[in-house]
Amino acid sequence: MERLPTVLDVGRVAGVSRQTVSNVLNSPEVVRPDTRARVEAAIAELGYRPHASARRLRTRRSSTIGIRLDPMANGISGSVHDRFLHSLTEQADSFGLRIMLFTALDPQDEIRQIRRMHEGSDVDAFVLTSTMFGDPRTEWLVEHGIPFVTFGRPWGIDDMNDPLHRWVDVDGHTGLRLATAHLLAEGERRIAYLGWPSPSGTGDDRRRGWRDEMERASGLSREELDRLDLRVDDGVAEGRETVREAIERGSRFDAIVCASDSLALGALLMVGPDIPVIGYDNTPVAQAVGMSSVEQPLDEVASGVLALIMRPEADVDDIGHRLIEPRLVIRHPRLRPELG
Amino acid sequence: MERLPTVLDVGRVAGVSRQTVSNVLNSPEVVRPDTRARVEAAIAELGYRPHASARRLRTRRSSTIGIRLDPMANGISGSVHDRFLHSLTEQADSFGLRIMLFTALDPQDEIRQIRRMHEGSDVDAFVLTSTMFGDPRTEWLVEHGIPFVTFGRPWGIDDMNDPLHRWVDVDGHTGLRLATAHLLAEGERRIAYLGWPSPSGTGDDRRRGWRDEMERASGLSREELDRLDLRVDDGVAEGRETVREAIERGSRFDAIVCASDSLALGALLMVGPDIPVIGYDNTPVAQAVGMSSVEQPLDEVASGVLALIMRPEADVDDIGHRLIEPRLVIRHPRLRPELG
DNA sequence: TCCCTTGGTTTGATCGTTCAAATAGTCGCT
DNA sequence: AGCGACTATTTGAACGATCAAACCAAGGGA
Repeated sequence: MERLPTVLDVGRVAGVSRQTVSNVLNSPEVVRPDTRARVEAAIAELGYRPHASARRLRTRRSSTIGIRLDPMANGISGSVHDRFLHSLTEQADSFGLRIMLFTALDPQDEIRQIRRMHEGSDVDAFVLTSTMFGDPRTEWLVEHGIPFVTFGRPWGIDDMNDPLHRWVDVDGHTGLRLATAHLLAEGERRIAYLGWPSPSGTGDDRRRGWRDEMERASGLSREELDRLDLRVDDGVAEGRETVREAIERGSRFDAIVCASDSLALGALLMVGPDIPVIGYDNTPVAQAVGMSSVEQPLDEVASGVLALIMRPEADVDDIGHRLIEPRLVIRHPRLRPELG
Repeated sequence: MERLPTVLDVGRVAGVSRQTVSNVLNSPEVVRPDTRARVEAAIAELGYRPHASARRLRTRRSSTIGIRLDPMANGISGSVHDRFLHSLTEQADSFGLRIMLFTALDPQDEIRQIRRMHEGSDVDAFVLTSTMFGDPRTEWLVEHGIPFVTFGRPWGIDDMNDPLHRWVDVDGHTGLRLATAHLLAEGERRIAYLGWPSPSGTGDDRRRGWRDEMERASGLSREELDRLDLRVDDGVAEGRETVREAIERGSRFDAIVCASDSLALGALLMVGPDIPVIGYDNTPVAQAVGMSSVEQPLDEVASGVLALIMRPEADVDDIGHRLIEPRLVIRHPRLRPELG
């Protein structure tokens, strides 16, 4: 393998110094147009590419962002993370950024990994997912002055507007409000909510979306709504069993909105295609079985994350977060076997 | 942010030169044990981490491998790629490697991206997935002497043993043989195969697994087997319709083995839980609906890929590929709604 | 004419590491 | 004692880029 050309080689061909070549690349406006053209021609001729590591060594920044691969890739909802990652990677390029992966066993381990990568100057910003109450990772990052953006808002009391914590999130409250309103408009009245036990930042937010819309427009009493409020940990089997128990307890409902596609699939397997079920995340599973779902616009989330990462620290005028509106995808399931 | 410690700082504390510190890190065996201990103490005391970019600049290698994120068009089966990526990332660490992502629109674009990353010395080896007949990517990589390993064997005639093309793959033939044999052992006889149209390297390999086992042990005639050999492009709806048409044509079968979980889910939605259906990939969907499936041991694939990447070029003794045995996961689906 | 500005370009130094060659220090052998 | 062989460690140089400061013309104003 022959030696790759350097700024020096390009300069030699264009008849300028190495620094001028560097300027053409990094601040073209300071170079006279005709010189610039000559240099660009030389770059094209030699097929020159700046050496990323050399640049990083000098500038002390890597233009690389780290993101942890979600460990629970095996669950249905893993696909949200994957699709987000895809959007992020796709768009990172246009911001001049690269994505580097890592894995971690738990939040403490994640902090250790982040520290390692940061100190090796491999990565200069991080994207965190799955934020939780009093997240130790964000505290640590703020404390150490390492830039980061989270997908998922901080769930502490005052944290939402903390300028040191930049975040992008999808408005789950609106998502469930939309789903519920759609069903009400279709004439359903007793709409159940199948979600996760409290406290759960994301989950409670989604529940409130359902509850607010129901209180506004369903005409059901608070007691009735309480009975339609089903709670269980995430999972297909869990969703199925919880709905079964509710039915056996004598609950009746016209439709179900859910905190996740896993729960929704469980519900759908239980009640069949005649009772509308709306999931959350619009995963491949929802597509596959033709189930309605609330879709998170992950492209928008990704571009929001990247924009916040690139934003200079000093820019205090702009708010440090983006709350993105989800969108309802309506489908008509045909789950019941149609044989014979 | 204060300046991070360098080899020089460590050397100062330990009372040795920078090179000795470097030696402790890279070839500890050349350093006298007591000196080594002193240096290691100093490293720990200062919390020193080598600066990755500086090292890369000097050594002219990045210890980073690039992998393209699959376009998410493939729906359900996308999770295979994701789980593979996860295993790869997890294990890369222990090989001292890092994973960098990129996306591309098509093989030509992928080559362009690879070229860019390689010339920037960002990445020094690539992992390719979804190999195809006469893959332009592998040809290009071989031609340019860029190290790579594919997940998926090369499908050309003589390519399987080409020492320049290192690969890891899962033995789909065995996978379908296992699935078919299991069903035969359970007493099923008329076992259909639902797969993709020929030519398809992976698909044809899997079909032969089914066919070989059926010819060996089912006692059915070739003509009967031909009628049980269903072919359609991947997809849930496609699988469902193909099975429906077969039934309407008068075909009868006791069980179905499939080339993918998407097809299998379609089949399952058509025939219901009383006819066994076995998918391929053991995706989250299969888990969710309780469908049997052939599982690819992605951890083994990942470690095989990494081992081959690390292997020095000269090592011609060892074969340049690994063929890994899949494993059958049996489940009992409960797809039919049990309401009422 | 002389000095000061301004825009464009070049030169010297540096980022943190490792390679290659040079330098001490030890030992054994004649 | 003197020499070569060997081991452990140090020194000089380089990897390829950018920062900061210096340089050089060309103009403009006094």
